[in-house]
Amino acid sequence: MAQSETVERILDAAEQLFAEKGFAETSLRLITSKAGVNLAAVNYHFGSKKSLIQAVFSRFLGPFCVSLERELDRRQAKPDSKVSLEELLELLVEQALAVKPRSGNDLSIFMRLLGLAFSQSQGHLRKYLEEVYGKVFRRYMQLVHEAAPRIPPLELFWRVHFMLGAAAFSMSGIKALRAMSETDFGVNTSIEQVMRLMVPFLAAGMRSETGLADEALASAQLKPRTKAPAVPSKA
Amino acid sequence: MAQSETVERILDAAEQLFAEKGFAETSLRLITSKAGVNLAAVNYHFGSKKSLIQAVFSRFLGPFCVSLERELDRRQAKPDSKVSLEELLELLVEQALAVKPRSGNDLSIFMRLLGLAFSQSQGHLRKYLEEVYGKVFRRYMQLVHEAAPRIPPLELFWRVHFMLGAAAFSMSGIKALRAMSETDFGVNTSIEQVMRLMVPFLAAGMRSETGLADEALASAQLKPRTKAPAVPSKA
DNA sequence: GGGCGACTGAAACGTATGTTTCAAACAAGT
DNA sequence: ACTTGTTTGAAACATACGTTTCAGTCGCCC
Repeated sequence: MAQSETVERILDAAEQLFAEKGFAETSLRLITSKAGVNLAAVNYHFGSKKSLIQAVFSRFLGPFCVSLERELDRRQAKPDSKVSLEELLELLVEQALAVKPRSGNDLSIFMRLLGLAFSQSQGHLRKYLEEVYGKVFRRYMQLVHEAAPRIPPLELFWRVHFMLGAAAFSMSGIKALRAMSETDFGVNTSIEQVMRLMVPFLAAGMRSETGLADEALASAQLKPRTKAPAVPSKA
Repeated sequence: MAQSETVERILDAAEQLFAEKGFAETSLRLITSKAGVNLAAVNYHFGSKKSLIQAVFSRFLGPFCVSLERELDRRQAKPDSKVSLEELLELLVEQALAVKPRSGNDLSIFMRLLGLAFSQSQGHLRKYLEEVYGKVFRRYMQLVHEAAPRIPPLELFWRVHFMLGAAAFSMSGIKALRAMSETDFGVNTSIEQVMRLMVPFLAAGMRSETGLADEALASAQLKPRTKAPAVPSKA
C-alpha cells in the first residue's frame, strides 16, 4: 500500500479551503482539484464530507492537545506551584504556534478553523470535538479557576469563551482586518503581533472585578460530571 | 397595493434561520416554507438570495445605527464632555437591546448575525456593510480613541475587534454555551446577563497597558481617508 | 364592470453538489 | 508471471439548490 500521499494532499487542500471559505461553501470538487487528486478519492479515503471535516480538525487538534497536556503536566509536576493567568494564556499561544510546522499553514488557519467549528452549524462537528477534546478543555478551565480564584466559576466559564471568541473572531476575519488596518494606518500587523496584542487585553479582562450581582449565579459551583459520555462505547 | 405582508414574513423567517444555520446552509425553500409563502416570492420581492441577506441586515442595522448616532450626538452636544469607555460600551448594549421589539427575536440573533457577517465569506455582504455603515463605525472608533488616549490607535483598532469578536462569538454559540453552563453549573444564564458579564471584561481589556513593543506600530496614526468610496454614487 | 398593475401559485429549468459505480492501473507476495 | 488487494480515473446518479416562467388571482381606479 502506498500509505497514500493522496490523503495528505486532500487534508492540506481541505484545511486551507475550509479556513478560507467555510465548510458548506467549499465543494469536494474544489478540494480535489486543488489537491490534484480524483474526486472519488475523498469518499474512498474518508467516506464522506463530514468525516473529512472531522479529519481536518483531528490532524491539528490532536497534536495540539497532546503537547498542551504535556505542558500542563510539566507545570503541575512541582507541587503547590500556582500557574499564573498570563502563563496559561501564553501557553495556548505557544502551543498554537508550535504545532504549525506544515506547509503554508500559518496560525490564522488554526484559529479560523476553530472559530468556524463554533460558528457554523455543523452539529456533528461540535459533538465530535466535545467528545474527543472536552476533557482537556475542562482541565484547562480548572487551572484557570485556580489562577483566578476570586472569580465565580460561572463567570469564569463565560470569560473563557469571551477569550475564545476574541481570538477566533479576530483570526477569522484576519485577512479583511489586516487589510483595513493597512489602509487606515499604513502599517501591516503580522498575525503573531496580533496574538501578542491579545494577551494583555485578555489577561486584563480575566482579572477584572466580577460583574455578577446575582448571588445565586455568583455562588454556582461546577457540578461533578455524573452523566455517561454522550456516545457510550458500545460494549 | 398590499404593502405585502409577505415581505415581512420572509424577513422574519430568514433572519431567524440565517442566525440559526448560516447563509449557505439555509435554503430559500426552507425560508419560504417557514414563512408560509411561495418560493418565488423571494426572487419577486428581493431579486436574489444575496439581496435578501442584505435586506435582513438593513432591517435591524439601520435602526440600530440611527439610534446609536443619535445617542452619540446627544453625548457630544455638551462641549468638552468626555465620554467614558464604560459609557461607550453600555451604549452599544443599550442600543442593541433597544432596537429589538420585534416578534421572537432576542439579542442573540442580532449578535449572531453580526458575527456571521464577518465569519462567513459572503464578500458582497462585507462590502455592503462597509459602504453603508462604515461611517458610524469610524465615528465610534474616534470616540473610543478619545476615551482611551493612552492606547496607540492601531492597538485600539485591534482591541475593538477583540471586543466585537468576544461579543459575536459568545452570542454565536450562545445556545450551545448556555446548555453547557446549565449542565456544568446547574444554573441558566440569560442572554442579557451574559451581556452584562461582558462589559467589565471588555472594559478592563480596553484599559490594559499596551502590548506594543514595536515603536513603529505604536506610533502609527490614523490616516485621513482620501480615497473615493468603493462604490461612487453614479452621478 | 372592465381593465390594469401588483402579487401569488405551481411547475419547470439549469446547474452544482455529494455520492456511487465500475473498469483500469498499480503494488506486492508467492 | 499470475493473482490478490488496494488505489485511481472517468462517468454517471440522485438530489437539492437558486432562479425563471407563466397562468392565475386579487384589489383598486376610471
